[in-house]
Amino acid sequence: MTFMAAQSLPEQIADHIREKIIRFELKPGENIREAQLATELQVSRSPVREALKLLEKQRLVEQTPRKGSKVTGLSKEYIASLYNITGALIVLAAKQCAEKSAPEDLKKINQTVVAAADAVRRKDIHAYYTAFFDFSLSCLKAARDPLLEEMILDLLPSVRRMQYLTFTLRSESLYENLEIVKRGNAYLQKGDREKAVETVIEYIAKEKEVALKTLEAGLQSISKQMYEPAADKQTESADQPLEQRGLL
Amino acid sequence: MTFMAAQSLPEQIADHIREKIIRFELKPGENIREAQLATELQVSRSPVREALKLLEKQRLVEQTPRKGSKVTGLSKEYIASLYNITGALIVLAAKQCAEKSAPEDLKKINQTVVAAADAVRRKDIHAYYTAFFDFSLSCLKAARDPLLEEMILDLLPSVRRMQYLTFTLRSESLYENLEIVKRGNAYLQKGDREKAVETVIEYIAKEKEVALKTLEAGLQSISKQMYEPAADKQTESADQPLEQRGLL
DNA sequence: AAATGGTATTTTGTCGACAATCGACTGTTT
DNA sequence: AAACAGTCGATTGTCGACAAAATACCATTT
Repeated sequence: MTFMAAQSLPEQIADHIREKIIRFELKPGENIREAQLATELQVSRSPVREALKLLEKQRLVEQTPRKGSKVTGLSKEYIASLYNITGALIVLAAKQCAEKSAPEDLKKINQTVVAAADAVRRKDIHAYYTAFFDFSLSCLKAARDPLLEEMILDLLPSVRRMQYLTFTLRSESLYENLEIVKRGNAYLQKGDREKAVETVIEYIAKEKEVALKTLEAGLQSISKQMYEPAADKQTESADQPLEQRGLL
Repeated sequence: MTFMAAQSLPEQIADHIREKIIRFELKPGENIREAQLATELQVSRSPVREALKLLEKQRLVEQTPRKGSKVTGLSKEYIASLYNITGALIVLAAKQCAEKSAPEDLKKINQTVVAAADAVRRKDIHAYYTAFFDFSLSCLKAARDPLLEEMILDLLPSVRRMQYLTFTLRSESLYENLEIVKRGNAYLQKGDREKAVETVIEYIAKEKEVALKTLEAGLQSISKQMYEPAADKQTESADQPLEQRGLL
């Protein structure tokens, strides 16, 4: 048995807000008021502030001194960037995983793939996602690179927000998804690093496509203001006036 | 003229601590006490806490709930990881820079290279570093990817800490360094993306080598406790007992 | 002397109050 | 009516005090 340290109050608060952001209950670009959250959650502003800093590290909120926090906006460029970056890091992890994984790692990874296959057979979408998450995590662990692990884990919530958007599109292609995972795992178990990494690259490219397609076509009509709400009056007096706007 | 927003108090404090960490006045692994810093800087603990959160985002300090903050430790594995990750991101930036840079970007970049060459001719090391920094920043801007820019900029202080260590080794190879930059720039101006990116990869690999070599050989004897000081009593009760230790 | 248990001290976490800043509103002037 | 200045309300920033937790210390026991 391995014991978890109890979550601190700021972490719990961060969890709460994070979930709201991922589910678009807090919309991209929306302002976040500390006081409101504090009264809502029956705590003082201090832990809320800490929670927001945590979420900033995960790029789910953006803080501007003296102006407050807002939910990170979604734009085509931002999403492309997010997937490029996450992808580059995951590829790095995949390389190290393929290189350094011990027999017990491979065994663990294989188990998760079996579980995933089983979930698909039972058409249990939730179980599939759990298994897939375990699979990813096992690979990440096998890379034995704590810093890389942290950085990827930090970006994950932002990716999850996109996955929430693309959920309907994605759930149809579960089989396809599983096939890729199985193929990657096969290469990994066989010790064919090149092919394994290639498969990861292929997978990520696909994810990125789905995300961009969803944003462009699908949801634009459904709820336009969902991801470009604030329209922001652009009355910035200071500092790089144009460049930073991309991800608002 | 482009105006800068005045730095907030936490940012100023973060600057102060950051400099101390980079100069090894605060040693890797060393505990940071909020109260001490607060009295030292004549402020209350609140802005100090925010500053520490900022530094955590830059991976210069590690915070554990209820246990406080410590300066991120240096180990061979950690440094290798830092350079791998930063490298991967920079390569991404280089690709985008080579792809998307407009004529005015290229011109700006070229100017910085001229400045760098001039600095080397005058043997002005400081000017060279400024020019090189401008060069890097210009390339980064030319990539037009705010998220990527932020992530790289966040990692930069950690890299700078290493560069502080390797300064003596590095200053001898200024010419060599400049040559690579000139070569990369030439490819970039010519529009040869492949070669430009290759040059970046070569440069990063070299940096990583220097950093690792410095750590292994040179400074181990000079001031051993500089980067593995606390020896930590390993009396952790909870949570992944082994994995996380890599970067302490 | 080693291990255990309990107490004291130090350090981090949370709170409410106050100060400084920002943004919106309103009224004035041209 | 448009532009500007000044004022007011709302929001973030900073502070000092207190609560909770972790660590260090010491005594007691075996």
